[in-house]
Amino acid sequence: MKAAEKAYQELRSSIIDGSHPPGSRIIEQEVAAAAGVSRTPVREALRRLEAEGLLRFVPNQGAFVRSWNAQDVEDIFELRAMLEGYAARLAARSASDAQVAELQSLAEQQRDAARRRSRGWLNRVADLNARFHDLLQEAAQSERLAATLATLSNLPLVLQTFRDYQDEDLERSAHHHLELVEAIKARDPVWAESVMHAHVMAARRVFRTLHSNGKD
Amino acid sequence: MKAAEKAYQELRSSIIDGSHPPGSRIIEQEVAAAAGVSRTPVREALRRLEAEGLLRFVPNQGAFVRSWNAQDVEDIFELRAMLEGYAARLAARSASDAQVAELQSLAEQQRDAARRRSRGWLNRVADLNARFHDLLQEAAQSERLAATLATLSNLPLVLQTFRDYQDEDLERSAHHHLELVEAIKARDPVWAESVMHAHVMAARRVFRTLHSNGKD
DNA sequence: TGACGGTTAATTGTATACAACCCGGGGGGC
DNA sequence: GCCCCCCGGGTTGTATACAATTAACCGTCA
Repeated sequence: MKAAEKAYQELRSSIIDGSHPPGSRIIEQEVAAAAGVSRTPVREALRRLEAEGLLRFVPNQGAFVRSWNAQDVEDIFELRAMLEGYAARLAARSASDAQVAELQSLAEQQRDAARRRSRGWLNRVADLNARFHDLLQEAAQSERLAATLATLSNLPLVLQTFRDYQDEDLERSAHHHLELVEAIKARDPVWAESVMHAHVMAARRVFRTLHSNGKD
Repeated sequence: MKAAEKAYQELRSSIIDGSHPPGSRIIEQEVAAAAGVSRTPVREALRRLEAEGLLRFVPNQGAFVRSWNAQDVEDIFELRAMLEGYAARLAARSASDAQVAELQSLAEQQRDAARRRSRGWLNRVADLNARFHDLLQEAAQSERLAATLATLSNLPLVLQTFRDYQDEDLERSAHHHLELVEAIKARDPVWAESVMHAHVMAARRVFRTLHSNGKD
């Protein structure tokens, strides 16, 4: 793997897993040492992460892990609802039969994993969920859309919310995915978009109730 | 100005004005020489432009000016319609009185400039249009939204379409802006969003008719 | 004691040097 | 004559050295 890519991956995952909490400062030298590369590729990785909205640059002070307020959270979910909805719309038009089958398989696996609750089920469900959304974006066949969505869907905010789902939330999520597959099978763009919109709005609701009576 | 910023500005404008046509390769050394800086800040500028969707990187081959197909164009307008619509929605909620007044002023100036056709009116209209959209985004008060929209609104595609507007298109554009101001004054988010959506859809129509019976 | 200023250490920003890699041209083999 | 391989120029990718800027510490003075 290229040095810049390595630095990017390492820093990114350490932001997402919380090793670098929001607001904390990123020292180029430390990242470089951790990844075993020089500062040059690290700086490129930092710029990429800035573009993705994970970092914030202050001139002559470097990079800080981006934090979000209530408005940011609202925006992120609102934008995701629109963009993932659009992705679903496109997928309903142009997904291949193989992709539809794969989507159905992922949705069914997710439903079963959430029901069975065998060891490590939570990580498994989160992984299946991520793969479902990724595959849907791929089926939408829009580089521009994928690039835009990447900056909204790969946030700690989004990736970790899953861990706080209640039983009914998990069930609803699985149902949404299954319904989406049906809508795509039926080649019904409007139906697909509507389901996806509801899917994200439901996720926003979970997040809101979690963070309204709590910290910050 | 910082070297990286300088390189970014120079390269960016030379892409937008067509000096570097779509598909052409960008040589780091040339950009560095043109901007009077070294290759290091140039590489950062290239990464930024990649994140904004103006460039495409091929490993070990460097950067190429991004080109678009019909699907890309559709996506860009579709995404802009959704996102700028959302911006209008937010602006209707939280624009200050001063911002509303400024928006109105800009819209009226644009209308008058398009009517009078005094010297340099086209550039003037394009500038007023850009300032209107920028101010609207500012009034929306969403960093995340602004960042996402920046990668969609600052494309050659969008910025140059204006030059091809017919009289009726220019008039409609000015009317949309004036109506938007009314909707925001009335603090009516749904109205504002609808008008903006129509505004972008109208722009898409102009672009479609221009490029359907022509090149690529 | 508290505020101000200078000095220094740490960090970012930039330039330069070097290594890795790609691509095209020329020569040799079949 | 055609194909393959090797090599050299050019470009990207990375490391290191140096300049510019910041922030903090410490001492001095009111």
